[in-house]
Amino acid sequence: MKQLEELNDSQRIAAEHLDGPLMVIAGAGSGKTRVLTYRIANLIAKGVAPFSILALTFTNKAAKEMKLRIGNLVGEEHARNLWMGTFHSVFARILRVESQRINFPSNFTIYDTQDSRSVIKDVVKSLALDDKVYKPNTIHGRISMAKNNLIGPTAYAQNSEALAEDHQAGRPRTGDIYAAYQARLFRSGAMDFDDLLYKMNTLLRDFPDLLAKYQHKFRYLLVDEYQDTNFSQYLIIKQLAEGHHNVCVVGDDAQSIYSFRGADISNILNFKKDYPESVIYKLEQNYRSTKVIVAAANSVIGKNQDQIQKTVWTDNGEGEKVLVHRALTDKDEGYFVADSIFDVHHNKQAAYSDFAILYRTNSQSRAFEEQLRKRNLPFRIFGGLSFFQRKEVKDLLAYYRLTANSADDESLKRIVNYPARGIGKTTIDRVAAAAGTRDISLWDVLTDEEMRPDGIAKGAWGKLQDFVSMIRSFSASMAKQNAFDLGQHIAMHTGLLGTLHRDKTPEGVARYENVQELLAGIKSFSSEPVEDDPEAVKTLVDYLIDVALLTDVEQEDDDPNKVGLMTVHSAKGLEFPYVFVVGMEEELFPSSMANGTREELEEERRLFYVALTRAKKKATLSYAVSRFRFGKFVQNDPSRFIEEIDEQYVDLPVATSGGGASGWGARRPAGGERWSGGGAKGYYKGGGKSGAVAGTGSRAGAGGAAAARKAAEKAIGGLGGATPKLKKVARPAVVTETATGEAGGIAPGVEVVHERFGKGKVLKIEGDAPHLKATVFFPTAGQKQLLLQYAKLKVLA
DNA sequence: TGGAATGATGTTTTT
DNA sequence: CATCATTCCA
Repeated sequence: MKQLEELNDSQRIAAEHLDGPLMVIAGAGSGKTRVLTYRIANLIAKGVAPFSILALTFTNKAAKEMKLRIGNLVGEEHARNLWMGTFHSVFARILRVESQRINFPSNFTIYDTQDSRSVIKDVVKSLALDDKVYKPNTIHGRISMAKNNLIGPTAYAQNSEALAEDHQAGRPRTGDIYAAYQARLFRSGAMDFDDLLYKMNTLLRDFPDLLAKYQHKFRYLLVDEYQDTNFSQYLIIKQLAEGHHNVCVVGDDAQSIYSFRGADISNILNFKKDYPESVIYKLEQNYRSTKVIVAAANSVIGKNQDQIQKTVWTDNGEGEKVLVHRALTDKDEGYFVADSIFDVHHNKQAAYSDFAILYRTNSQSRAFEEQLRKRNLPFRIFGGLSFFQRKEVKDLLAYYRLTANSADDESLKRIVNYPARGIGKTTIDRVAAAAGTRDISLWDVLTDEEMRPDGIAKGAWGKLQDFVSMIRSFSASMAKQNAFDLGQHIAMHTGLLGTLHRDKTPEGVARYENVQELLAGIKSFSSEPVEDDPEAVKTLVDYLIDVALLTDVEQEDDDPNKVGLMTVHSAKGLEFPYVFVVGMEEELFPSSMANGTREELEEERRLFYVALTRAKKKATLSYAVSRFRFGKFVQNDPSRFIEEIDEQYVDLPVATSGGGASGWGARRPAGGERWSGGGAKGYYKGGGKSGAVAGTGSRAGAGGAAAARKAAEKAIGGLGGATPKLKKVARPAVVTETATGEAGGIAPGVEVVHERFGKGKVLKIEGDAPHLKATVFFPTAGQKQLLLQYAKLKVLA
């Protein structure tokens, strides 16, 4: 294939490798996607049938783009037949075909995290356990970890390590919950995300003919981001590759950032052991970033102990130093970033899409949204509360899911009384109880008069029957009607659309629009032709298969020229000329959840490495001295990662001193100890901060701090001056009362503006310092009682 | 039964 | 501060 000439030597050698196991260790920006793309194209050019190539990527979007590029190289008609997608989507597709083997319907429902938690919660309740002890979140994490390591409920009950851990944690019945949870999923014809991988393993383990079939089918395997595979994924690959050993994995240990979901670096480290005959190539030349960015990133990642030795270098220009900006508050940080983007956009003719704002946690996006909006800079938030997780969207999808799979209890419970049809909680509880004792689905109870639980009155039962026949009428046309026609019909016929339309509050209008957007999405889905059969109709079932594993990042946007806002995690694999890594503070990045052990800290460091290496031209880091978080102002030191960058590549902010009562100023508390001794975890010490109340229990801080605090309290009318709640936290938060002045002028007779209710007049103020309550009259919304603590009231001049 | 009001609780990252 | 769950009232 002559296009191989477009590659550099090491890229080309890797791409030309045909048979036998191959591992490519690819530094950031070294063109690993290119290698994958060209290698696949080359295989096809050499006569390998596209349908015998399986390529697993990290996101569906990556797969889509790669397919497109391969299509450009060897023709779209070939690329189309490739097996390409995420582990989850590819194996979900196979599971749909083979599901009878494990007694699942082919249209099984895929439960998302919310669904899973809800089931767990229910199970915990039915086992008469305390959900304060058995928190759905925690339990789900345990179950997920077990599944990722292919430990089923039975094995779990015999796993001494797991049992010991659960016992230690005071949750000895975790295994029982796991077993009951699986039983419930089975009963509902549902699989959770982890099941998609787990059950694929089950198929390959229990059905030799299937193993042989897929080993034979997939003659060439390619895995992108191999460093982020977990055991479950690893084993699928290993088994499929058994016969022919034509497996090519690509990855970068320095970018392994998913250990929280079971990713195991040892998969990449042990590749040579699994395939002794394997060839390993390293791609070390970076084509993406400036010399400064590459060097800065290298200096940071060098602090990690666990890594495969490699030297990433670049021929690109020197570039600007990494700029570090110190903002006073998160709001200022937002202002700074928006301002910088505005500036560069105008002065350097950069497109909006040339900018990305990367943060550690989704909740940080808000400050940037606001500031970007103010400057009229178009932006798009990736991830976060995904479109598909919105209540109204999930509601409509629940109707679709139930229509497709009537055993889906979660969906049934969700919508049986939405919109309201007079079916109350008591009624549903009784139905659920009856289903539980017989181990059948709720639907099975509803569709059998014999099953009618005692205590359900004729009236309620009648309403349930109406519901059943409505769903049945939908199901009847599911197989033949196209997705949009039926989808629209359901949205209207159930009354869901009407209910939302009647709600004229801003939120209600937004919800209505979201549902319309969902329908629009279904419409465009319906209008695409079915791959091999242009005559066939795209049904709602087809849509559901697609939509369950779609993420926000993958949703197309009508106008791609927008500033991107996303977490560092979701930025993996992407690149932007200008990157802002924000919230560079201790406790946030590195996260307070993850600096207990060296391993965890190293993962945070790799995450930072990923963030930095997204930048092509310029990287800017910013931190806020004080951040509004959790309803309070919290103060943290600049992230240690800033210091870890070799200083010759950084442009640090000028250290100003002074700065009001609090005396922030020093960029960092003078040298000193970051960690107090003591426990294994080590608690962070407040360092030299005055004006801050450090620690959970401390009442007033010492000396000057007390005075400063008093002054601050006075300035804000005593608001927020409450003694911090005594609450057990792993690491004491540092709380600062800043004088926002917002409460100052609020008094009876004053005109104020509320975010939601608009303009209003304060009638009276009552209550004590922390819980001041204002009675305000709003012409538009009537008289309201508002807690000044929470309500954002602005005084009208 | 439905809805509003009040209270508890929670925040890492994602398929 | 936001979301959720529970509670309380019509």
